[in-house]
Amino acid sequence: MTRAPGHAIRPKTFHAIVEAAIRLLNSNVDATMSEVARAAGVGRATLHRHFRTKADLLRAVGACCIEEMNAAVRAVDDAGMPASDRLYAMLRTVIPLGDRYAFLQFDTSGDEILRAGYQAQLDWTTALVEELKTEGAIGQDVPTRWAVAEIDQLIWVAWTAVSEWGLSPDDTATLAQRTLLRGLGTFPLDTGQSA
Amino acid sequence: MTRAPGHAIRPKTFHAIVEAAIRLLNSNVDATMSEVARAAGVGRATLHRHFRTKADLLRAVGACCIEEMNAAVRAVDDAGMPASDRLYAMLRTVIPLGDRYAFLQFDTSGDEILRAGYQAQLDWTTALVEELKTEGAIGQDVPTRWAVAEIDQLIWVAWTAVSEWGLSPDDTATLAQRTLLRGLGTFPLDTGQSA
DNA sequence: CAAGTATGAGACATTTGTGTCTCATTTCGT
DNA sequence: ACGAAATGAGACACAAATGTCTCATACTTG
Repeated sequence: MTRAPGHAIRPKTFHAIVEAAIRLLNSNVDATMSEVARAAGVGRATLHRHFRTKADLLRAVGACCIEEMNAAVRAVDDAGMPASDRLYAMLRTVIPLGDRYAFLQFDTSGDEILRAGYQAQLDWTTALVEELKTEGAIGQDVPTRWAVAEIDQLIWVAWTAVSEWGLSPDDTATLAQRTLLRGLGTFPLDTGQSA
Repeated sequence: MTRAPGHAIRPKTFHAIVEAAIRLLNSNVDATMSEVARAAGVGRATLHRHFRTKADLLRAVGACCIEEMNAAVRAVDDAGMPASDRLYAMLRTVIPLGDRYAFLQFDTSGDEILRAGYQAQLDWTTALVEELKTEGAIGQDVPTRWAVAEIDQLIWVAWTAVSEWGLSPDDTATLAQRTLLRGLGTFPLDTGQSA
């Protein structure tokens, strides 16, 4: 990214910086370069040596996180599965990762690379929604963008449920999927048990 | 709030500052005091005279907005109505107001007054959810907090739909209510018209 | 109209974060 | 172990934002 010629970075240093930045950014989006350096146990000069500006650091860390997240989804995704199962698999995978990636929500840099990574997520979700529509799990009358946006938001709600309310990732993913596809209402068809 | 003794504020000045702050904060959460003053057509000294610190300004503006929002909901709320109608009324009212109040989403001040105002909203929504549960519109098995959080988030999704995608507030509120209570899925009971 | 007072303009000190640079020290590869 | 190179510590310049203050001007009220 911003490699000075004659200044390679040691993997250990790089890792320490990125991990510290992620940890710090999730507790305070406005973390300073000094704070990141201190948290990484690294000199401020070293930090600036490898990420010349703060924008460079945020871009690198953000891109790294988005890529991780996309990779995690790809790892559990199987185009052969029913779309509703793919939805569940994605939710189950992504929800517990919120602790690590929550700061991405507040990115206002407008950086092109982050934008592209986020767009890749949206594209994936869009394709999934289209498939859910084909399967009849989502109504044809629902605007695809609407469904995509709701899925996106619900991930954060679910993450809150896990991290702050102590719900299990399994239960939460199930609840999220149910909420998305069938809403919060009772199920009149199931057994007639509901009022 | 931060009235110096012997320095009353002219209503026009106060109004100009608050409106400029709202407008500016919605396009950039990190707007500076100078920018607010300039946008308000007011001297920087005057701004500081009435809101000594930036925190004072944000608190005042935020509290003002939350109060406006709560008042708008109260104005269309009728405890005698069915809860699902009250939900719709709230959504229909709040969604178009997003342009004005979106910046509140990004408040990280942790201010007590804002916290209290936001809590009041949550309390209102919580009571509504309880009622929806009683009516059977929301399943007893759904955690109330979950429902409240989803309603909260969906308002922002809906606001995006109106402001960026050009959906009508009526359609969007209907879509939001349907999404909440019955999900994005097709309606097997309705008429069989859906695929 | 006249007095009182809110306002505008701008200077000022302070603080905080950023980014650069140097040099001694430590670490790593050969 | 030796030499190259990455690192740490700290000084430095710089920019931007905050908050204070003064004084002349414009407005409002009685």
